[in-house]
This record gives sequence, structure tokens and C-alpha cells, in this order.
Amino acid sequence: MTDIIQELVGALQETVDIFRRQKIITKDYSVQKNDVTIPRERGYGEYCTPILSRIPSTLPREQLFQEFSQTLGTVLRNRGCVSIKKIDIVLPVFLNFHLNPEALQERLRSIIKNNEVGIEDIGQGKRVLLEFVSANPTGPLTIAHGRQAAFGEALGRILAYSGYRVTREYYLNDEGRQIDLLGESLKARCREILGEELLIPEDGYQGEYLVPLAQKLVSEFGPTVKEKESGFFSRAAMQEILEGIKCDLLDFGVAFDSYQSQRELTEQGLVLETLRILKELGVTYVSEGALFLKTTPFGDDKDRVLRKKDGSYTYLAPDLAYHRVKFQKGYDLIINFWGPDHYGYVNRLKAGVSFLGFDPEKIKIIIVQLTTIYRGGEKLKMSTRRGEFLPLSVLTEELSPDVTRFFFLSRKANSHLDFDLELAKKDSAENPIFYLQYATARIASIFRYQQEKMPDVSLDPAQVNLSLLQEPEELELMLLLSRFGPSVLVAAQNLEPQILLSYLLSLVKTFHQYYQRCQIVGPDENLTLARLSLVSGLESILKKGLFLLNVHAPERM
RNA sequence: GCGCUUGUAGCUCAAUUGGAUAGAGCGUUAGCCUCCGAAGCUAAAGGCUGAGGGUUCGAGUCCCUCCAAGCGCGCCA
Repeated sequence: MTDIIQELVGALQETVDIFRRQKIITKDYSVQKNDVTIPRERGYGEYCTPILSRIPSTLPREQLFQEFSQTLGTVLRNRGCVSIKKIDIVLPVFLNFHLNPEALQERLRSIIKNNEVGIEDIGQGKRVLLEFVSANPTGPLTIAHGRQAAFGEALGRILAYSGYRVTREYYLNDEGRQIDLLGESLKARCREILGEELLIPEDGYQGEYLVPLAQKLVSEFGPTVKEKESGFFSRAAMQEILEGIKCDLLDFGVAFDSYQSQRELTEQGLVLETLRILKELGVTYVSEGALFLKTTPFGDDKDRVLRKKDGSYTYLAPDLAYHRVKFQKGYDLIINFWGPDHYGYVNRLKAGVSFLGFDPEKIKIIIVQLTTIYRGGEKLKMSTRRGEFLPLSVLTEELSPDVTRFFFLSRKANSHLDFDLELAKKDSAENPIFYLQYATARIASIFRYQQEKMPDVSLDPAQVNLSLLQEPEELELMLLLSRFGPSVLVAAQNLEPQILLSYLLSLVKTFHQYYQRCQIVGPDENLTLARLSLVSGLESILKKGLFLLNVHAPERM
């Protein structure tokens, strides 16, 4: 069965073209998928379009609407489209489309028969790189990182499902001053254990989390450990912390495909090479001993330093080398999750990328707003350096990862977000995720009951009489099932998993209402089979949707 | 001071990117298990979408001016 929206778009375009040739419509108009939308109210049909209010015409509005909808009806018939039962005119804006129930029945049938859930392949095998979390390996992941982790993973699944080839990458900032400080802080911890005064550098890492590692090193190497060169401590600390990060991510349900080390980029000479190319292009200059990149023409308020006068690089230099690598690996779409503090870097990154000969439009920056953490109404100041933070692992221990991920996903990336740990624990039983999971458990329970009551019946998708589904909730459910694909599509296009989440909530709401009012497994075998088919279709959609959000679909709870 | 982001029900958030009577959950109030799972359902109450102007058939959404909050404004990352 073809996509209803696609059918409408095609027919609308054909009708517009006819009127254009007759010079009734005085301007070309290309009908987009977005032009067919879902009406707010049920009485307005299942789909609608406002395009006639946007197209200039020689006819008075009312006459235009009438003649257009008549011709559209003919066009639909000629195209063999049987999905549309009726077209309503609501002046001065809308054409409303009412569907034939048969169209929805066929949609349901293809879901349960062939597991065709209606996903559109918008990726078409294009490769997309999703870089997220990328927290410095100087301390454990915090709750704030959990937001990016949950968001990135869900988006990755949605894009993969939409036909993209997805790579999830973690950029490892494993060199530079912060790493040196980390090493010095670890060394200070070792000295402390050996009986010396604790002397962590001013800007060093005060957190207790380095203590166990320091103890390990002391017991392994003895007092001579403090003779080791500073790189030893940096490497040891980083390795340990990275292992912890990977562990926390796995516990949180997120697995990366690759970890890109900044140090490696430097060691392979890629940073130098990138700078050399930029210099040859003449887009850099030296001023007061530092090397600048001419980013001002790209909307930056001043040119940016690539190499400081002490010879070391700023963040920008290796990052440009990194993005050059991304492009050279052939990614068609490069998605970066950044905190709001990096907003100012968008222009300079895109400027650099353009200079290097790549298309900056292929880079999408998703700004994930910070999460403000509260505990019992009190705001927590988080600082990895001072060792004041709530690690992500605390969250997965005190709440289930499903609950936490769902909490993060239910807010758009760009919205500011307060997270009160006490409140989250208190309310976790009320979290909307259980509304969804309760539905999957309920569905499983229905099938258990059916096995017990009528073990002999079997569902034959080709035979079942779906026209018996006439209750309002049944029609609504069938309609919603047909909208799974479009929801995934919109979520993928807008890079917003939240859209899928809203869809699933409305789907499940209708199901709970339905269940309350109608008996699924009842005395009438044909009706029972039809209803079981509906529930079965719902189950596969729901399971897929929850999978895309990286949330479990339990059979009991 | 300048830039970016945000401001929607008591609280946390939606609103198909300019569409129809602004919707959910939590909280409050009143009901529903003799029936496949009550972590559910039904109903009520709750709004001048921060304020004021503008654009047009039509604005929570776009433009301008204020107000408030968060984040930036480094040769830190």
C-alpha cells in the first residue's frame, strides 16, 4: 500500500499543474510533503492542506476552492487512489480529506502481514557521523553528560532506521594543559598516600575519584612511584578514567563505535598539515607572534588564534584537523552535539572547514542546553575540577536507566532543563515512561490470556476480517499506526527524538482508552481475531518505537 | 555593555516549523475493578502563550522595543 500523504501530494501537484496551464493559478507551486498536515480536530478529517490559501489565482476564493476540489477528486479517481472518501472545503484556508476505512485496514494488514511499518528511506545509505558526549577524560561523566548520551543514542537509532549508516563517535581530548593538570593531581594524591602533604595544583582536579588509582599505583610501584615522569601520571589517570567512562556509558545503555583521540591526530602530523594548508591558502596571518585564522568574513566578530605565541595550539587547530578527517572519511552528514558554551565556535569551525574546501552545510551543530542539577530544591554547583558533581553512575544506581533516558528525551535539546534528583526519584513511579511500558506489558498479557482461553485460534493476516473494527478507538488506532513512519521521518529530519516520543504517548493513550472500553478477547471469534490483529500491529509499532528511543518494552512489570 | 538561547496551566514540558477551539503528564477535586493487568480509565478546575507594538486571510511560532533567567564575550577546553 502506498503512502497516503505521498498520494495526496502527487494528486495535489497534478491538479495545481492543470490549473496553472489553464492560467487559473497564476504562479508555479511545488507541493511538498509538509503541505499535507494533520488537522487539529477530529471532525476535520484525517489530513488537510492549506495550500490554496497560498497560491495566487484569478478566481474568487470560494470558486477556486470548489473547482479545485472537484478536479482533485477526478485526478484522484484517475490515479486509482481509493484512500480518500471525501474532500471538504473550509474557507478561507483548508481542504480537508476524509479517509476510507479500507485504506487504514490495508495499512494495518501490511503491518501484521509483512511487518511493513512504513519507514521512509531518507538516508539512502548516506553516511552520518554523530559526535556526542566527548567529555574530557579528566573525571567521571556527570548527569549533564547523560542528556547528550541519551539524546545522541536515540537520534542515532532513528537515523539508522531511516536508512542512514550511522557512526557514533566520542572525541577524546587527551592532550594539553588539562591533561597535564590531571597528571599532576594524580601525582599529588600518590604523594599524599606516601605521607606527604596534599598539594594539588591550583587549577588541578580536587576530586576524590583519583584516590583509588593513586593507591593502586603506590602499592604497585612503592615509594619510587613519585620519581616517575609526569606523562606517566597523565596516561595512567586518563586510561583509568576513560575505562570508567566507557563503563558508565554501557550501564547507561550507550555504546560508541569509535573513540577519536586528539593526541593521535597530533602525532600523525595532521594538525601541522592542516595549518600548512591554511597557510598556503593565505587565510592565516601572524600577529604578535601568534597565528590567526581569518574567520571574520564568516560572521565571526574577530579573527581567531590557531597557534599561540608560546607555540602551542588553541582548541581550534586540532578541531579543524579533526573535522578535516571527518570529511575525508567521506561522511555525508556530520552532526556535533555541543554545549551552549561552544555556541561561539560554530562560525569559526565552519569558516575553517570552508577554507579547507569542504561544504560547511554538511555540518549540523546541535546545541544541547545545560542541565541544572538540584537536590531537594537546592541547586548544585557542578565542577569536575573541584570534585563537586553528581556522576552519571549515581543516576543509574538510584534510578533505572530507562527512567533517566526517558526524562532527558522528553525535552527538546534546546530547552533549558532542571533535574531535581530527589524529585526524580519521588516521581519516578509517575514517569510517563511507565505509561508506555505498561502498554507493552498489557499487550503481552492479552496474548497470554488468549493463549490460555482459546489456544487453537491462530491469526492469519490474509484472512482476518478487519472491517469489523468500527469502534472510534479502533479507527483512531489504525490511523495512528499509519502515522508511525511519518513521525520517524519528521524526527529524523528535525534531529528531534522528542517528536517520536510524543507520537508514542498519543498512540498508547488511545490504546489504554480502547482497552478500558472494549473487550479484546471475547465471545465473538471473528471480532476477537480482528481485535487481536489490531493489538498485534500496535505491539510491533510500539516495540520499534521504544527501541528507537533506547527504552525497554517489558512483557511484565 | 554586546551576542546566543529560553520565557506557554500551580510544577515539568508539547504544539506536525505561519494554520482551525493552545495540548499532555504531575499536583488538586469528584467518580470507575463480579469483566483480558487500576502503573489504567472518565470528568472537573486551571491560560490575555513574560509585556507592548508591527507584518497578513491567520501569530505561541516571523520583525521591532522592553522585562526576566541561563550561557558565552580568552593566545582555556
